[in-house]
Amino acid sequence: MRRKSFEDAACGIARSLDILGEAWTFLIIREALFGVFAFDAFVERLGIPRNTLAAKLETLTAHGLMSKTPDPADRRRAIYKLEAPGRELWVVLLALQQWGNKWLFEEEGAPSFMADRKTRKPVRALKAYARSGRPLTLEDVTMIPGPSATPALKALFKSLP
Amino acid sequence: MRRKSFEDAACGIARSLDILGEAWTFLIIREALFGVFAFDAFVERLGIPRNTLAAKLETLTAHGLMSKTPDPADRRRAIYKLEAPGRELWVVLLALQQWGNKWLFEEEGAPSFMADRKTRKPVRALKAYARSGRPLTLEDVTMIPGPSATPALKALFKSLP
DNA sequence: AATAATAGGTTCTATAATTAAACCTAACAT
DNA sequence: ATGTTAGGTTTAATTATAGAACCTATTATT
Repeated sequence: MRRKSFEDAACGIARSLDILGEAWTFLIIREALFGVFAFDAFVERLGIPRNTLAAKLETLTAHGLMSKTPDPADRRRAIYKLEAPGRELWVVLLALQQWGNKWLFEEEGAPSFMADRKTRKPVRALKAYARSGRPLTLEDVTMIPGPSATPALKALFKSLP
Repeated sequence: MRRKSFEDAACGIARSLDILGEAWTFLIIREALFGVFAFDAFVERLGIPRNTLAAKLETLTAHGLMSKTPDPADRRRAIYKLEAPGRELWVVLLALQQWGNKWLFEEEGAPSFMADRKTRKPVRALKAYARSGRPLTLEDVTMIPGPSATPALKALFKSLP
């Protein structure tokens, strides 16, 4: 059966995952962030099945994360490019990479890092800050309702510890 | 067919996604971060099928992101709790939420935010910094090989723009 | 001009995962 | 003793994924 849809979810996380909810999508964006733009390049670098790639690229363009334009120099080619929403996902990928590098490579050490292009030193571990500038840990954080919160959602948040 | 596995991938992002690669897993962790620990509570709050939940909880515990212990006060109950690797995913969820809240709620506004428990103001937008403290944009960042990078991977990074 | 090669897909079949609903069992409550 | 609850498992239908072969429009080669 089709996976349950989260596109109407009252939650930024859930809605994000409705678009990004499986592995390939993140990996496609990872490649695109670092310069891949051609269909076959995605296939070769990721080993993704062509039909799967076609489907993912279509939902990414449909949601505005990427654009698809024909290459003026070679009309066989399509140029897949990240748009602003897609590019801004780099922070999510950075967070994921830092987490994975920390927890998923025991003795071997991580194989790759995002790094400052100038100094070639790894990017600092992401940290969350309050508006005041105070660093926040998980324990300092709670969920609050936003403008479009339903009464049910507000009630839910009140029940949080 | 089973989705291609990324568990041996030479990439922190890919390995992360091998565990976290579909929507339910992130949502389960979201709930757990904010206090949910009982099987039926996950089912009710997420609307996730019971067998799917059982499967996801098993992989999460198998990978050490969560622990499962019987409730001493009621031995029917299992207590699912996040362990350190699972808890640290809150930064990833924060990044995802901030992205989704920004791009996926047009006029309506986002329904929920992570916020400072004290002031109830939203957490600051995550930002990446170089070791020096300089703020980094996507253009400032590149991929570099780590300790376990293969020669092929190093060659790949050299070809980056 | 004719032929081959390339880019970007689509189509086909198999296998596996997701779903919903019903069912099961041990432990607890009445 | 009987019923209820918690945490699952089982079953069946539907859908997505993988892998391979195929298609079409363009570009390159002879």
